[in-house]
Parts: sequence; C-alpha cells; structure tokens
Amino acid sequence: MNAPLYLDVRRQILSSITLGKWPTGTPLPNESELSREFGVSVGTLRKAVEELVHDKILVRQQGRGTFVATHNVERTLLDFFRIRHNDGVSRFPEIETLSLRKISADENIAQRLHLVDGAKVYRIINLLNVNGLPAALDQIFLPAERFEGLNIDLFRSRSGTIYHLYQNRFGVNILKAEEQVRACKCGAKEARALQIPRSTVLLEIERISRTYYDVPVEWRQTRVNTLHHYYSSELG
Amino acid sequence: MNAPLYLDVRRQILSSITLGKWPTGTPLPNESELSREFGVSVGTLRKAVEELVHDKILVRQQGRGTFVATHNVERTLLDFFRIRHNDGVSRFPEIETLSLRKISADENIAQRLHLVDGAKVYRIINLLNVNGLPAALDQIFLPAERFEGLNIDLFRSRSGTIYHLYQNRFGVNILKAEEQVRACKCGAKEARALQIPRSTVLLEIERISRTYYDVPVEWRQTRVNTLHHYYSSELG
DNA sequence: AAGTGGTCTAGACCACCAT
DNA sequence: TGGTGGTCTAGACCACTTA
Repeated sequence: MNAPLYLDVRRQILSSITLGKWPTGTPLPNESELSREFGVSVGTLRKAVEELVHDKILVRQQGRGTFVATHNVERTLLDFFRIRHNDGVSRFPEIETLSLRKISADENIAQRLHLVDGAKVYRIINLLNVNGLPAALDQIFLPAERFEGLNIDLFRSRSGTIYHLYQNRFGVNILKAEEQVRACKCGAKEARALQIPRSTVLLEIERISRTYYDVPVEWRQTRVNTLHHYYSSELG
Repeated sequence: MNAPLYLDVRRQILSSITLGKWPTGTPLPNESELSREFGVSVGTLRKAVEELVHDKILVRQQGRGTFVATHNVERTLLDFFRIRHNDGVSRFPEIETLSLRKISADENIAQRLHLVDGAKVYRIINLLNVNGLPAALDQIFLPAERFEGLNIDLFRSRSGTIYHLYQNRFGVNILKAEEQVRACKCGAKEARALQIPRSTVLLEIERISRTYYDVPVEWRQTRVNTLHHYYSSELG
C-alpha cells in the first residue's frame, strides 16, 4: 500500500465531478454515505474532501452539505481580480464589452492554449471601469471548440461574472491561473480607450487560466493604467 | 466550549515559538509528548500543528520530527522572489549591495512600518543581477530598533539569503508579505544602475513584509527592467 | 426534530530516518 | 532497532441549518 487511501478517494471524487456526476452547485451525498460508497472510514473521506476544499473544487457548509464550488462575484473579486484602487479597497469593475469575434489563433495563442496552429478562437475586447474611471483594457482569447455558440449578446447579458458564464453556459470551470506582469508603453488603442496620453506608462498582465487537471482554457492580456490603481499580490 | 480546542493549542504553540522557547530550526517535542503536555489527544495536537505547517511556521519531516521553519534559498526563491526570466526559469539573483545607511524615516515609511515619525531606519540599496544582467534596483527600509548593529559588511558577508540574515542575526522571522505593483518611468539612478536608456519603462514593486501576528518589519521598493524578465503571480 | 458538517478521542499500524 | 511523523479506523458528541 504505497499511495494513501485518501488520495485515491480524492481522485475518484474529482473524476466524478469532471464527468458531471454532480453538476456545479449541487450537494454531494453526505459524509457517511460517501464513506460507505468508497469503503473507507468517515475520517478518510473527510481528509479527501478537505483537500478538494483546499483546492477550491468543493465547498463545505456546516449544517447544509458539501457542494461543487461555483464561481460568483466574491470568488472572482477575491481570487481572480488583482487590481485595486490606490485607497486599498477592492471594487468590482464595470465591464464594457467592445467586440467579440471568431478568428484563427496565431502561433503564440495556439501554443498557450495547447491548440493546433490556426485553430479557431474567440477574441473578446473589454474596457474595465473602476469607480467610473477607465482603468484597464482587456483582450480575452477562448478556444472555439469549448465555447461554441458564444456571442456578444450572451457575453453582455450574462448575469454574473465572466467565469460564472464559462461555468454555466459552457461547463468550463476555471480553477486557477498564472499571470506574467510587465511594464509597457501605451499604444494608440489604449490611449483612446483609457482616455490617457500616449506618454502614459502601463502595466501589461498576461494570464493563462486553467480548469481541471491544469488544462489551459483561457488566455488574457490586460493593460492597466496604474496611476490610480495597482496590481496586488500576496507572498508567503 | 465555543472555540475549538485545536485553535487554542495552536495559539499556545505559536506563543511558545515567539517567546523563543524553541529557536528556529530546533525540533519540537514529539507529538505524543506535546499532546500530553497540552492535555489533548494526538489527533487534536496534529490538527493544530497542521495549521502551523500550512502557515509555514512549522515544518514536519516524517521520521525526523517537527521543526520551527527557517528561511533558506529554496523558500526565498519559491515564496518571496517573483521575478522570472522570460524563459520561465526562476534563478536566484546575485545581490550587489551599493549602500547601507541609518536615516530618519519620512512620514510614508514610518506609517508603513508602524513607527513614530522620524524614527531611525536602515536604508539599504541593492542591485540585483539575474543571469549576469542587471535586472532590478532595490531599496530596503528596516526599523533600526529591531536591527540594531546592522552594517554593510554584515549584509554583504551573510552566508544565506537576506531573510535568513534577519532571522539568524536579529531574530526577525519574515512570514508573509504584500506587494503593490505599478508601471513607472525610469529615473536617472535606475538608468545608470541598470544600464538602460531613460526611455525604458519599469515595473515598480512595493513590498511590506510581516513577522508573527502580522507586524510589519520591512518595507521595500524594487524597480525592475521587464525587457528580459517578468513578475510572476499565481491565482486561484 | 432530523440531518449535515465539525470537533475530539484512543488506538492500531505504516513509512521513514537515524544509529 | 527505536523513535518520529503519516495513515486509517470507529465512534461519541457538538454546532449549525432547514423544515
């Protein structure tokens, strides 16, 4: 017995989730039932669930049950939105979608999204306003095969966050992402959209977002005016 | 019984550590002994220790024991160094200390370090080379009261990382930090030190580092040339 | 009141490390 | 070989939510 039992249980639960046995937001069977199902003690089942909770794949609520995690405003603001106003307060941006088109991926995008060269991708351009001021310009690339049928109206009329839309309409659950941050100069497009002079210095953020098993499903490039905002990061 | 027992045990262990009962790097008594000491079961003791391990305050090693965590190159590189070469590889920077002086804190620094206005602070300026190329210029501010006796030779002749020096010579254990990242223009000093034209666009990183109980003990400002490097961040 | 997750216990056994 | 942390079990009881 080399591999711990709870890791095997964890793997089985994760597999059931990705296979759609329990859609996002639905409760799992209770702990004693699950432990019976897997033939392990409740303690071992709990250890497996604890790991999945830590990975934000499950959410436990005392007295209610254990649920497959869903994206919502709080989660996005807390985990996936790193731009803060200089006053330190984190506010949700107002997202204005400027365009949405289906195009062929260039080499760069195809590589990042693990697609074949020339595969179709959706390209969405958004303007982000924070406190009513244009703060960032945002380009999102999504593999067309996973997001078939996406259109600008769907994007604009979504009820929750962008990641909530991915989850609800396309079954794509974003679990984590990596970002690369660099300084860059302001192009003509950014100057116009963000209403700033060309001489302004911007922050460029490139993000790769991943779903289960670390599969990349979104690539973003965001350019931020850091005069009134900053990019926040926690270490340790 | 409102507060869980294991949180109380955790608090007591943390308190013992901060009071110096077990210096950094030394092993704690074994689990059954500790559980007897606190009058709880081994399971409860383990839950308390698990939390402290998660917070990187303790380190467990199967078969050896449980130790108060120490700073080393791996930890610094993994948790406290976010600058990567464009090839994605994380390399440890070569740190060249340009100056170290004791000065009076201005309002800004005093506020960030929770000091009274005009308190003495050490100001250290470093040039960071990655792959033999100047990549960043770094200003560190430390409260003099905690780092009494610091001098440039001590700083230059340290055997490990900067945080290792804090820990070993001054008993200051850095546990976490927050960073604010902005884009900025290149000043004359940066241009000279980093051997770049004034027109280069830089990344400015401000860091507040904290020890036990979230007390701030270091403030840094780093300016990075992001032509060959980027700032990396993980979300989720 | 019934059902859920959360805490705590006591003990058996395993895997790893030092000597 | 003896000591350490790691896994796993079975069960009692607590705290919270819902109806």
